[in-house]
Amino acid sequence: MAPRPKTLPRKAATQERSKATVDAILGATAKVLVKEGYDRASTNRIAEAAGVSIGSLYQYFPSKEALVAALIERHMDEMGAVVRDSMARLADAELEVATRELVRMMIDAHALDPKLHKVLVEQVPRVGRLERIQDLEAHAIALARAYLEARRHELRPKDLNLATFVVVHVVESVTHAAVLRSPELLGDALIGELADMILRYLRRDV
Amino acid sequence: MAPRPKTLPRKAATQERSKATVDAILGATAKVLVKEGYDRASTNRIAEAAGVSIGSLYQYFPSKEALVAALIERHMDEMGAVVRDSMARLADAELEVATRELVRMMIDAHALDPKLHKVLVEQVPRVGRLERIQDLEAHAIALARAYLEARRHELRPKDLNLATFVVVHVVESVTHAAVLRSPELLGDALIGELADMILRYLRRDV
Amino acid sequence: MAPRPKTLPRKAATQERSKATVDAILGATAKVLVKEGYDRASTNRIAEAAGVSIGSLYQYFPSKEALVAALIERHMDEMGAVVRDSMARLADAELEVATRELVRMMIDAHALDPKLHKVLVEQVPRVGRLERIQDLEAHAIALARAYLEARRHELRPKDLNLATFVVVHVVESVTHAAVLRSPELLGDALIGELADMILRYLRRDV
Amino acid sequence: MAPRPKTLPRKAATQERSKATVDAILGATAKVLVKEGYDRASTNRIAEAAGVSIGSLYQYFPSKEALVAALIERHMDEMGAVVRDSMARLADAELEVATRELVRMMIDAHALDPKLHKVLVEQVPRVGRLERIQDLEAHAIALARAYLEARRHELRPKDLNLATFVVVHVVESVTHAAVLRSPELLGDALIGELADMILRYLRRDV
DNA sequence: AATGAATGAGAATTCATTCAT
DNA sequence: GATGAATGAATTCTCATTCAT
Repeated sequence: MAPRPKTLPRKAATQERSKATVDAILGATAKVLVKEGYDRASTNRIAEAAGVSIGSLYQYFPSKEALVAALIERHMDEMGAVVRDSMARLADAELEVATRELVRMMIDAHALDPKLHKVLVEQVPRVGRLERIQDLEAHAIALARAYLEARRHELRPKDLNLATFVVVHVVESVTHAAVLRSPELLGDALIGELADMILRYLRRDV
Repeated sequence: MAPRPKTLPRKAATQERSKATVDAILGATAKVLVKEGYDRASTNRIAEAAGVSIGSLYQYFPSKEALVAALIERHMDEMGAVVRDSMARLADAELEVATRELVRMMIDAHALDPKLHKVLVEQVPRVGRLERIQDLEAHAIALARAYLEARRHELRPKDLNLATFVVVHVVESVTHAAVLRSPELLGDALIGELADMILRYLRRDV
Repeated sequence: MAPRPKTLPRKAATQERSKATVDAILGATAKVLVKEGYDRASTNRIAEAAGVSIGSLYQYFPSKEALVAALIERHMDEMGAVVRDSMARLADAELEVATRELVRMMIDAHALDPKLHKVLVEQVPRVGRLERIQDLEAHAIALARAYLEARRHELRPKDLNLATFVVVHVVESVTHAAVLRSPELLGDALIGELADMILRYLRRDV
Repeated sequence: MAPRPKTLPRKAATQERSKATVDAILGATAKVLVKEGYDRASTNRIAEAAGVSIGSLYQYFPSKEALVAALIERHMDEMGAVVRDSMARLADAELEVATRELVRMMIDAHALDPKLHKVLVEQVPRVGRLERIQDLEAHAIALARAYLEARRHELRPKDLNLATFVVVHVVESVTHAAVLRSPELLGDALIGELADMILRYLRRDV
């Protein structure tokens, strides 16, 4: 129906404008979610916070669920980037260094936007395609598993699957709990204790 | 005041009727919460599932929040009973035994009604007096702290506060994650690994 | 079914007890109505305030409307008594005395329970048999009319029907307004002005 | 902000549509209030009578109270216009003319929509910002007070504050009573009697 | 594409009234 | 007669979503 814009720049401009709108909407979603909680975060409120009409919001996201899913996607991509970066850098590091960095990295990842993380994890219904969280975890486990495999000779545990699960979940769970509930504990002392624990668990007895 | 009925049976009957209604409502709340999720769990649906009129529900619980709070209270009482029983029994046990039992107990506690636990923890907004979860945790930490204090001479970590936090959260967090997300991992192997990890962390080097 | 009480005293006692219950309920109705307003005055709240079960309330009053109607009846009886007493005493009084007393009496009548009067007049829906207020007014008009008729030779207005309407409503309306909205104005000054006005209106010019 | 539509017609159309909806809702509110009384006037019934969805009603009026308040505002604006117009015209009129016109005007003002006026005055709870009625009265009293002050030399009463209160309330109260309860009495005869009464009260004896 | 007015199903909650005990 | 648990229709209000302009 409507003729396409004739100039390439214009098109690009339009695309950029779309991108800006999408970003504004996602940003507003995060803001409202954190400020009001999931239940009080209505699409109308989000549209208003984004400075966009409710009609435009639905132009870009066909439902509230899609909107929240996109936000989760974005948040998980950001956390995932931190995780992948760190793991890539540590692939050749020595066990002790790698362990300490793993713990620190997990804290960093959770610290990206802890309030949003909390709402996403605690309040958003786990329905539809909102399962990205699991994916990230699976990925991290796979990477950790490969790392441990390569150093099997240094390690005490026989069942590396189980050991990996335990290590990754210990770090993830405790970090998660600390970030959400006792942020005052975050610091080098906690990192040290967790790393100690893991190293003592992993290292072959001498 | 209104005169009390004179016969015990009659009074008991009345009380029992009320109690049965309250139990039916709480039971239905748990059921609907698990089946439909927090958002879709309307008070009308709950009343219907309880085989009770919506009016009766509001006779006993002045708001939806109060209803969920009561359910949390009940659930936490049940978990708390498991925790307290076990901890009392372990107060004099040797470190290794106590550790293994701690892990097993935590799994048992989470296994009481894992699906309900999951909904309660993941979806229910943390408002009002829904903070019972923290209380339970604080209580467990205090007990564990006292236990470790009594055995300080056997232990390696200097800062017992931090060590207690780490131990309790490792057990709680990993158990939680396993129960909710990877129930197939639950078993003696996991208990063994966790206990090993903790013991290696706690024990003074020989 | 149930055998009637055999002794007369007992029956009387019962009747008295009934009367006390009815009074308690009506008193509680007035209290709750004044405190909470008509809309928030639920039958359950009233029963509770009366120290009586909701079932008992419905034993004596078949509906909320009947309950409020009975309260209006009682209140109007009280106001009516004041009006009738005064009017009987004034039947033979001289015009000036009668006028001043009429004004004072009307203020007294409204002052019996001004807050209840206000709620009854301003908030209670005028449905069913709640029309007692009109009756009282009609009665007062008839008495006043008769009084003026007997003194027609002293009076200026020709149409005594109209004159009576005006006089009674002037007194009633201004009193009502003053009691409900400007109680600080009530006093001898106001009485004097109103009486002056009426006397100047009624008296034949000399 | 969102860019404004460029054509005036389009913009006007949008505004008109909103305005029409608001008007329809207020009109329906008046209608339902008169027909059903305050208690039975539910927001759903009003929306239906307005031919508008309940959602639209709440888009414009955030609560039932706000809705009724807006209707009161509208009604009082209409009455206020009548009062102000008339009083402005009478500012320089002679006492007798002014008095007769005051009475006639008050009847006109009450006759604008007597049934609505009755419901608003008799049934609507006096809460929130529904106090416009008092304002109107205060305004009228101030105007009347100024008028009497300017003619003080013609007048008998010493205390003009009290005299103004009495005059305004006599007119207002009797008019109110006549319009609501005895509309058949409204007419030149009543106006004449009231004006006579007031003039005899106000005029200095000759 | 954008706008925002309109929609209406559905949610929480209240309250007059009934009735088994 | 008294009790108070139970009832459920009705009410206020929210919010995801649609669609005419």
